[in-house]
Order: sequence, then C-alpha cells, then structure tokens
Amino acid sequence: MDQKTTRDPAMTDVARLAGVSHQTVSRVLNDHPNVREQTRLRVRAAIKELGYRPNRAARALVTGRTQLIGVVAQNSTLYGPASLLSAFEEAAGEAGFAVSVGRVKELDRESIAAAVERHRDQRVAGIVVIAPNSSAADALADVPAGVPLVTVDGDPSRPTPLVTVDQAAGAFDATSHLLEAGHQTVWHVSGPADWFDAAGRVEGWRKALEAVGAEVPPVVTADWSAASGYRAGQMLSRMPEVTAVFCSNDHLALGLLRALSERGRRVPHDVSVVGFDDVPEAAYFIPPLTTVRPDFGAVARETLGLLLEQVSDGESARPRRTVAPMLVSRDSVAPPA
Amino acid sequence: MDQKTTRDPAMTDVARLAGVSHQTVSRVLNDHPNVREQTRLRVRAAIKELGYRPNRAARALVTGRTQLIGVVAQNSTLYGPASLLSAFEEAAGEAGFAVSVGRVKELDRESIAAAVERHRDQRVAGIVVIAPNSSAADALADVPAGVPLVTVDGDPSRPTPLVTVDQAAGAFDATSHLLEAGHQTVWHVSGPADWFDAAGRVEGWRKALEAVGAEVPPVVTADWSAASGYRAGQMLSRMPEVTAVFCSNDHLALGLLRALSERGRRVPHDVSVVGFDDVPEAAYFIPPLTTVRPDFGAVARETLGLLLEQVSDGESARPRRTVAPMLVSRDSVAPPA
DNA sequence: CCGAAGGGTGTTATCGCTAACATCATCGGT
DNA sequence: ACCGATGATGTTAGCGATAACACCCTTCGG
Repeated sequence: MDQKTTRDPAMTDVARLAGVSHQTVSRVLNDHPNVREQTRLRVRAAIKELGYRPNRAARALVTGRTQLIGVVAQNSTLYGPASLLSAFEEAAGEAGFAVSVGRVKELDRESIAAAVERHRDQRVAGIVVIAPNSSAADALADVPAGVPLVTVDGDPSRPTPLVTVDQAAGAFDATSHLLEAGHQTVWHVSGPADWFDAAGRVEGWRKALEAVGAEVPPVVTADWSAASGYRAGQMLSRMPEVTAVFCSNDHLALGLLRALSERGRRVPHDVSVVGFDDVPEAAYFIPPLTTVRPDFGAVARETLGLLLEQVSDGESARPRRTVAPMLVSRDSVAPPA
Repeated sequence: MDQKTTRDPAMTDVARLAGVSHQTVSRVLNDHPNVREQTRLRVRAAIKELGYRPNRAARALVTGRTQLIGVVAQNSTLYGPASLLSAFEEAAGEAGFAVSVGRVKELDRESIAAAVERHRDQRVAGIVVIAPNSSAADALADVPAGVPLVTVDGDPSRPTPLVTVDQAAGAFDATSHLLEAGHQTVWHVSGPADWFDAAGRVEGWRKALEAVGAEVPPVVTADWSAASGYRAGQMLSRMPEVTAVFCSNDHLALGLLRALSERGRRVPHDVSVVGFDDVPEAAYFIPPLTTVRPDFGAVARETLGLLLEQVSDGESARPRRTVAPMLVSRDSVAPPA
C-alpha cells in the first residue's frame, strides 16, 4: 500500500533524485552563480519530475522575509479605489508577490489600526493603505514605524511615502480645456471635502481659473454619487450664466447631465461638462463625456516600486510619487452658445 | 549599545519571562485545556509585556497548514463580482483568515490555471474561484484535486462545490411582480449568453411566464453595459406592445430607461422596468428602479463555510448552496396604461 | 613546481513553532 | 497504603528551507 498521505516532495527528495545535496538544490532555486551548468540542469529535471514546489513557510522562517504584501482598503465599490486595488493586485502578482487584502468597513482609526495589526501578524513584507480621506490618513499616525508602508491616494501634506494621481494637474487640464473653448468661467461640483482627491481637484480647478484671471464661482460640494450630482444639477441648470461645469467624478457628471436634460439645457450646446475618472460607461453617456483618465496601472506600479525600495533599502530617495492623468476628449464640450 | 536589530520576541522569550517552558506558552496560545489558570494568566501577561506575536511561518511549517485563502477573480470592476470579492474578504477576515487575491486578465483556461498554481505555491488552505462564465468554468477542469476549492457564481450544472445567488428565483420574482401588476407579458434584456448569471435569469423569467401561460417573447441579448441596454432600449421603445421589461442587471436598465425617455415613453406609466443587482445608484435612477437585491454577504459567508468544511473534513455534505435574493420595490413598475 | 585564489559542492546549525512522549504530583478507589 | 488515572508541565525531535563554513579540485602567476 501507499503511504497514507504521500507528503509533498521536499528539497531533500529532489536532492536525492538529482544525486546532489539539498543545498545545491537550494542554490539552483535561488540562481546562485556557483553551480555547474550540468548540475543545474539535472536538478531542474528532478524538480520537474517530482513536481516539487518550495515551501514558502520554511523559507520565510529562515530568512525572516515574506513574499506577501498587505493592502488595507475600504469595503466599497467606488470606481477609483476598486480600480486601484485591482491594478495593484495585478502588478504585485506579476512581480511575484502575493497580495493579502484586509477590508475595513469604515476608514476610522480603530478599524485601520486593526487591519494593519492583522497584516503585521502575517509578517507581510510591506503594507499599502488606500487612505483617500482625512480620517484614514489620521489613522496612519498610529502605525508603528518599522513596517514598510505606502499610502495611496492619501494626504499629500503628510511626509509619509505616498503615491497618488496628480489630481490638481488633471483638474487644471479639464478646467483649462473648458476655458479654451471660450467659456468665461467654469463651475465645479466637488466630491466630499474630506477626500484628498476632491480637494486636489478643487485646487487644480481654482488655479486654472486664476491663471487666466477668470472669476472663481462658489464650489458646489456633493458626495461622489450620481444622486448628488443630480441635485447639484437641479440647481445649476436654473442658472443661465452657467455654461461650463467641471465635475469631480463621472458619476456626479452623470447626475448633472440628467438634471440638465430635464430642464431642456442641451449638452454641449448650452452647457459644457467635464468629468473625472473615465469610468467604462463614460463613453456611452448622453452625450459621451469628456473626462480625465487616471492611469491606475501606473499608480499601482509606482506604489509597488516604492514599497519594494523601502523593503530593501529601509527607505526611498523619492518617497512621493505622482502620476499625471490624461484628458479624454469626447462630445460634452463646445464653445458657449 | 543595543543589538543592531533587536529581533522580534519568540516563544522562548515569553517562556523565560513567565517562568515556564515554551511548550506551555504554545498551549496557552492554542487554548489547550490542560493549563492551570494561574499559569495561563502569567503567560498572557508575558505575551502582552513583550508584544509577542506568533510566527505564522514557523507554525505553518510544522503543521503543514496555512491560514490563507486564495481567491481567483477577474480584473474587472463589474458590480457583482467586485461586491462579492469585497464581501468575501470581509467575511474571511472576521474568521481569522487572510485572503490572497490573484487577479486574472481574462477568464481563460491558461490564466486561471496559472493563478491557481500561484496560490498552490503559497500553500493556501483553500481556493475560491469567481467563475461567472463558461470559459472560467471550463478552466476549472484543469485544477488538480486535493486542494479544497469552491466556485462562486459558477456553472450550476457541474458537480463542483458551488455557491451562487439563486438567479432563477430572483428573475422569477421580478417577472411575476410585473405580471401581477397586470402586464400581458414581460420582455427580457439579457446579459451575455455564456454567463451563468445571465442564463439563470433567463430561465427564471421564462418559468414565470410559462407559469401563467403568458407568451414568451424573444430574448434580447446584450452585454452587461449601460450602452448595450441603451441599444436594446432603442429597439424596444419603438414597439408599442412592449409594456414591461426585465433587465438582467441595473446598468442595462439604466441604458434602457434613457432610451425610453428619449422616445417619450414614460416609466412606469407607459413601460414598467425591473433590474437586477440593486447597485447603489439604483435608488436614484429616474424613476427609482425596482430591482432584485442579491445578498453578497450571505454568499460570502456560505462560500467561506463550504470551503472550511472541505478543509477540515475533506468534503462537504452540502456542496452546493444557493442564496435567495430579494425583490426591492421602487417606482419603475405600474399597471399597463 | 608550488601556493594562492576561487569555483563547485557538501555538512552542520538554525529559524520558531507543534507533536509526541516523558515526568511528576495529586487523587480517588480498594 | 498502594496503584492506576488524570492533570500540569517539561524535554526532545522534527517541519523544510537558508546561512555559514569546510572541503575538495582546478587554474594560474611567480
């Protein structure tokens, strides 16, 4: 009879089959230079024959290092954070790292601290926190030093390692695009004030207006939902002097578009609109929405790079990185009537 | 001077401080019964004082078990799969498991097999595959037995352990709701034919019609996007005999609503519409959408439970579970004019 | 022709934990 | 008063890898 549960082959099994010591197998696995080519091939063949796979736990035990990256993210399906997470998982996977996701219901101090602790229990090599608003950023103050940690979408005014989309640049471009079309000024429907993305977009919008000496209208603050964009639109659509609106994301723009259309204000003929995010549906809005596309893949890669620098060097020469977004021009912008 | 990098405290450090052997510390950690209460307290105090945390790698090495669950999911931000994943991460976290996500660009055989292999390299305790269409389900045939594996949203006709929303029941309810409002029949805009969710909803819709002897109109097949819902709507809105439409998801319904409104067909006065998913925006559509809400949290919990049964028992008594969704009634359904 | 340098390989210790067994009181039953 | 059962604890042996060092055998400069 067979052994009851034939255990997985270990390094010594490979070594025996290849006629070498287990240390040589280890060397082959880790690409050490001092192994004869012929030996290397023999070991490789044995590995393949046995279907051997290295035991990560054993390796982690002796090296003290893990190939795991912990991510802390909110339990939400907002397009931006969800895309970021997904892109990061892909990037990390390609680099040979596993990603352990710790979801958090609320972005408060306590929840985030708990999630970070869970990751430290797992002895992750590094932690990424998606901290898009101020309460999340505050919570990071509690995190003890010593764990490589990168914040994504976090507070640009803090000194922690950070990667983020250049919100201000994107907003600047969007606003300038509207001004260049001939509009006197541009109104802005903003996301929640405590979100850094929203704040950065307000800043870029304001700078673009100031750069050409345009009047700066009051900010209309909303949340990120289409519903609140609709409510903002109900107000703005009553104001004939509003000919151009920059919305802090595409869902707001969607709500706005609907409100405008209900009031009989045509887009882009009467009012021009620009969004932010380039959600997959944006090209199918009515009219197709001109918007700003962040490169989540680039953010993910920068984040990973920054984290790995910290893991190996202890810190990084460039601990803050910013990824420029791109204006995507569709049919929701035209010169004023 | 201090030691250069004072290493993390290990079990023996705790043991020394508490004046016991490391094995006793281990027993306290694992809640073994045979430890005197007083000793237990002393050990706990020592653990706290040193800030000791068990080394999972060492534990995994000796037990051969890991507290990690691997998930294979597509790199998409579709509402259903994204919500499911998020809910699962939360549920697993609460149960003390870490979740490692392996993203896959396409749901083809090769990508899925590669993602599964990466997880096996990590020696995960079990694997969850979100396999919502037939190519993903096919790929699972390649997965060697011996790894606990649960499919979510997968092929109901296969014998593999599976958890899924009861699509047919939800669709049956949605359709019946429209019929009970007095409509002669109900049209259906379906998701992609190779998606099990879409197929299940078609089935439920058909059964509801047949149950009352209503005529079964041809299925309008689309993808999951608002754009394709809009195209379907352009066609259906021209047909005066269409008074009720069940859409396979809310985004399709959104597109349909817009097409109907452009043609001057009022919802729900002229046409009633029901969606599926209950996306967060659904309550703010115009009109607020009656839809079917799947309980992703329940799916996640069932999935976890089923997986853990397999991990401990090798298999499960009830390897297929189904979670009933709930009809959410809003303002998009009325009796025919 | 010899010793140093270095490539290729093996041997041994070690990481931090759990499993298995050993040890020693304590205790109740006869 | 003796004995086995049971509870509380300690001791020892791995788990499967890497690190550090030891040991050959070439090769090459003087």
